[in-house]
Amino acid sequence: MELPPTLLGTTTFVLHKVGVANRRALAARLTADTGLSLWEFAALATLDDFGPAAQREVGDRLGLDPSDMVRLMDGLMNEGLATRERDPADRRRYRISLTAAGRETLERARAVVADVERETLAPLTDAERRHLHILVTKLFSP
Amino acid sequence: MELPPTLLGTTTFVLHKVGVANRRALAARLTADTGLSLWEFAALATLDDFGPAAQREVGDRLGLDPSDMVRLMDGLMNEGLATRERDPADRRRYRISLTAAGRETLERARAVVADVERETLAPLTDAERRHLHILVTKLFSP
DNA sequence: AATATTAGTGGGTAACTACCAACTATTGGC
DNA sequence: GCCAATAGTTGGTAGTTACCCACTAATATT
Repeated sequence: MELPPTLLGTTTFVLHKVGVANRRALAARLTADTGLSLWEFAALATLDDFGPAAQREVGDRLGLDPSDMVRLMDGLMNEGLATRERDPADRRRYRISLTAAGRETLERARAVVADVERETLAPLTDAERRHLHILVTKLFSP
Repeated sequence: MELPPTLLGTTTFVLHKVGVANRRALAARLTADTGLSLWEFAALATLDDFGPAAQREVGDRLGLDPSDMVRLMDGLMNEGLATRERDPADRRRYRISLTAAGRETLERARAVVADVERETLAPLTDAERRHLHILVTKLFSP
């Protein structure tokens, strides 16, 4: 029982299917092994890559609505992965920082991500994986 | 305002973003130019590629729930793109066939798809597009 | 003949994503 | 000092996707 050639021949179709399947696999393993959602992982990674930042800055970077950002950060706070202090220079803003636990959880999450990618990209050789990454990066315009 | 390197370095992340963006672009142009949804296009393509079939067969092929298939087919029927006749050999089944209008709409849709892919894959050379298609096809296990 | 299975239907839901409007507290521009 | 803009918050909605259950009509199994 095969899919129609018309769809298999459409790059967008196959690309989307693979993207969704891989993301789903990643999300499942991430929550199972670290308790993080994909967005939580993204937020932790943002804080680690760029250092402490205002809540809105993280949201803007990830393309997340401010209101959704609040709820996401609430989660990180009461799991003790990040702290929320008022920026003394501008008391409207927060200064969100990773805690030690946050950094440690992020490291475990990075390992899980690498692990899952090894699995989902298993049909490709190392050179092909690198090439795929370059190709999709060229297509990616945020 | 850039995305964190951790995410940009994750193939799954970029792949998913590109997949969703491309699919969204395709869906928008398809409905604008032909009135078809992506699933309707997929169903028409299935019928054209494999010939007349039972409703369930099309649904199985596309991985669509039978109940959703009914609603999708209802749409194709009352737009005159397909016909629904009982299979005389097994009167539980339908025999879904493309109408002339259905075939004609499908051809226009194929042109739109090719057109949109030219746009969304514009950052790649022809060789790169072919390679990308091969790579994602290797990753695609339905 | 009785029972199980299959094709198609109708109705409904749960999760997720992505929004939007309205509000408070604070700051910056004039 | 006054007004506009910004950071964060709360509450809510719309669309999509992917289901599930209960039902009928017809066929297959035994």
